[in-house]
Amino acid sequence: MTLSIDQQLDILMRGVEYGDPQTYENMRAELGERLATSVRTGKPLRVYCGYDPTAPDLHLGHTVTMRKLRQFQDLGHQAIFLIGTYTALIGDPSDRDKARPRPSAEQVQQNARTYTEQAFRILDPERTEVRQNGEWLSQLGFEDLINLAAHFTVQQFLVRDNFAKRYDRNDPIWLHEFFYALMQGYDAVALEADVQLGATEQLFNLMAGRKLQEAFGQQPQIAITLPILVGTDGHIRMSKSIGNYIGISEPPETMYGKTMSLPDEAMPNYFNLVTRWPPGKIQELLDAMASEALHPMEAKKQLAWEITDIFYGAQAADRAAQHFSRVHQQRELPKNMAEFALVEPLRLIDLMHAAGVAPSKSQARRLIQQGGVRLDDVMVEDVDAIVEPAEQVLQVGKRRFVKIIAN
RNA sequence: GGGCAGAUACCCAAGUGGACAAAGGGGGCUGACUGUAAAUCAGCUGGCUACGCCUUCGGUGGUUCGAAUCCGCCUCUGCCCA
Repeated sequence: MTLSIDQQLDILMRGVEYGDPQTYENMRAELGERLATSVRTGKPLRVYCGYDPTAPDLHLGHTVTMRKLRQFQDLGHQAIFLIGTYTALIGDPSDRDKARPRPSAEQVQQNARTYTEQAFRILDPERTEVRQNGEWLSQLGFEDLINLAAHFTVQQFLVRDNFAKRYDRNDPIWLHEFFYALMQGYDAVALEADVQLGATEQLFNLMAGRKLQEAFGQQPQIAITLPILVGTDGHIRMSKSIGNYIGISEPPETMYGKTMSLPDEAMPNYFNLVTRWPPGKIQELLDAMASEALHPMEAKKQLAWEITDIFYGAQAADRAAQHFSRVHQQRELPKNMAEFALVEPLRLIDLMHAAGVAPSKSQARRLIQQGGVRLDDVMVEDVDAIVEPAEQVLQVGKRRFVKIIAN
């Protein structure tokens, strides 16, 4: 069964946003032509998206573009999972003023490894090429850089919203930040990409790729940008460094629980960007909630189940759902908890610190003072309490549990 | 290169010789309320061998009984001029 070009376009352009209807029309038309060429020549399109390995784990935010890559793959095209080893080394300056501690080359390589492993939880290995942009970016000389830079004006950069704001505020804008678009654009040249994916804020960089490809005598890539996934706070873009992320390698219970803790308003964003649901089903859910036929919590449970199912399968999703209703709704103990072996009596404060449920003993002390610590469901009131080595459950806050074992 | 203004805890931002572990806001955490959340309310938010002690206000060296606060040098940022 082969889909028509229009049917393919409907799938591939679903959810794509540019903030400008004309751009959408242009890109859709260009993609249509490119798909037609691909059919004619039998050559799959080369579709890439880049990810900077600044943290060890991929999170749901990364999967938005990865799922789009997967759609291209399912239609027979070649995905390129580009790891920004070179860009990561320089340190992503996009959130400005402090030279964030740059990861070492080893860290970057290690992150690149885990990225790759995790990537195949979404991508089809048969149609994926994994590349690192250090391959070509490290080879460029100063003259090459000048040639790349000569295609852009400073004004073009300064109209970008993020630069414009910082410029107005007199926040530093580092010269090398301008290189970012050049590097990313050159990736497209080096990969001879037909399509590049990115978040909407990346549009400028993707367009830089088009410009450079033309300069290098290539047909400019089609730029496909997808909305940004907000983090668990419901407002800010999901990011590891902000801490509002749901990692795709986190345990099912955590994945489910974190999803449930999303503010209701964030649900449509998630429905559209991280579920496999067809638009019809999403609309039904939204309508049902609007008419109060469906409780938002029930909708969110479906969302949490769906997300967990994507990464761990239905069984794990069921388990996570049970865990959630047990621990968070009925306030009972979880079925599985971390264990901590105790040999001799120990101050609770020291125990909490040692068991990793409090980052410092001072914090442990405060948690006790605030009534946030329970032993076998009895609130501890004595800051200097001693814990005897007997089997019991230590609970800190609502969701941290440790089973104490006598040893 | 010259002039001016800055650098404070996770972030923003007060403080300009002792009452400063450092106001206020954001964020985070705990508790109440809930639908798990959000919103709201209350508390907490450097560390420790803990009613006391130790470390922190860009770096360093001074002045002083005493410095985030004063002085010298250094590093970095912004603005104006060239």
